[in-house]
Amino acid sequence: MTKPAKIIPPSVVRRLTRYLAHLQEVREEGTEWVSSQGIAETLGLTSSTVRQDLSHLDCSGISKRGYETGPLERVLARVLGADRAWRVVVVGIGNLGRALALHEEFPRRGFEICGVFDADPRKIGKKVGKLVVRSIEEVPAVVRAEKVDIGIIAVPPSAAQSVADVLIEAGVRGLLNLALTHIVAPKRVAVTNSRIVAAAMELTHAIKFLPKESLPKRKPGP
Amino acid sequence: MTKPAKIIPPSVVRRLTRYLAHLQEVREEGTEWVSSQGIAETLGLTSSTVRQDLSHLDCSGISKRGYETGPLERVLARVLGADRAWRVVVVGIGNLGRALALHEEFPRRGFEICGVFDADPRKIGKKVGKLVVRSIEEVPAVVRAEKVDIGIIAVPPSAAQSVADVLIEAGVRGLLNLALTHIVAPKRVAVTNSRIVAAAMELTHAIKFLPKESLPKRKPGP
DNA sequence: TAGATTGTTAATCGATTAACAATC
DNA sequence: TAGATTGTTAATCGATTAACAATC
Repeated sequence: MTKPAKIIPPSVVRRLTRYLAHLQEVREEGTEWVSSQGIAETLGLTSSTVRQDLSHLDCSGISKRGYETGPLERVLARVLGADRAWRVVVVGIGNLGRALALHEEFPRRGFEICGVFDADPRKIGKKVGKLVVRSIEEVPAVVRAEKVDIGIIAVPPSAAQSVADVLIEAGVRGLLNLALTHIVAPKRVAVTNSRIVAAAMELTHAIKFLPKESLPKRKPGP
Repeated sequence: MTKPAKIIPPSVVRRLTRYLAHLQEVREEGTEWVSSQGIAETLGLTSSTVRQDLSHLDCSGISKRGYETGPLERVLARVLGADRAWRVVVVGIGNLGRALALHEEFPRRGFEICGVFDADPRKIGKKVGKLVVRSIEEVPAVVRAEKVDIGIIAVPPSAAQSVADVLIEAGVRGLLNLALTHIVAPKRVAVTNSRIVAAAMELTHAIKFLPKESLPKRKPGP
């Protein structure tokens, strides 16, 4: 519907990431058109929500056919920043940090891991994939030299804010926080959180309050 | 404010996990009382939101002093299901699945990993911590024998739904989905998503639309 | 007591859904 | 053409914030 880039609400952005993933999937299968109804059904939404969301984008559908997958994917990729490479460092090489530094999905989606850091001297010098773990003290130099855009914070909660401060001071523009702690950053630095343990706790809450176990099915008596 | 357990909105549950983490932190430092204002400040919220959220809980504060950290932590733990152990299996032992199976934070918070599975024959038989990777075909037997509550889905998107179906059929009560795909489950099974790559894309979007780089500070001229 | 902080109600704000004219 | 689907407006729903009496 051809609207110029304006602020998109976070609730919408969250769904846009899912639309992009969906588009990439169906496009690989050769699908050329999708409808708001089709997207909604596979993603568990209403078609109204999908059309509202897409109306934030510079794209238009066609009555009776829907949206062309190619252009829609490109528009989504552009607005989400998935149309270019991003330079990333990972700070904190525990199990989680290591996994992220090695996660194949990141390079596939344009995130280039170009440095891994830890505070623990026993880890410094060890290899993670092709990268060597360096001291956190080297973060500023590397961020500047390698023009790093994003810092991933995978340290324990107690260290998260101080690591964030180092990354911010060094000049990153965004932080992906995996620690279960709130991080304070100036407005010029974007922060998103992805807390797996918190998600697990949301799940256990949901399980406790699940609708009563539906009774084992029985044919209703005559 | 002593309200009996009722349905708590998801937006509130998400914050409750943060309150619990915060409470545990400050309690370790010996703090015995917190105020809604105090919580709000350290978590980047308003005190009004905090009080509204806590009003869903069976707890009460005291004018002028706030909330006692001990009881509040216990109530939060109970409502979030953090007051008991949960049996968990991880399906998909790529980098991410492996990291989660080894993540120290899980056992510390009551999640007992009691099985790890993969479809790749080359991975089957390998060890992950103390556990041996088994074939996905063994999932139903293990889930039943070990009374598994929760399945963590760490497989590629294309396999996510079929793994979910196996877990559901085997009788898990909750799924933690790490795949970038929507998962369909019956109402009796809870699902939460934690998609790190999606969070990274939200971040790159935010970076692109960051408020204009504030100009280097200068004293305003006379 | 005076002042701070709760619990709760009412007001605002934002997000989702419904509805429908426009259109291919 | 008839029917399906968009784009958009209006209605509903839910979440956040403001305000304030109650109270310790």
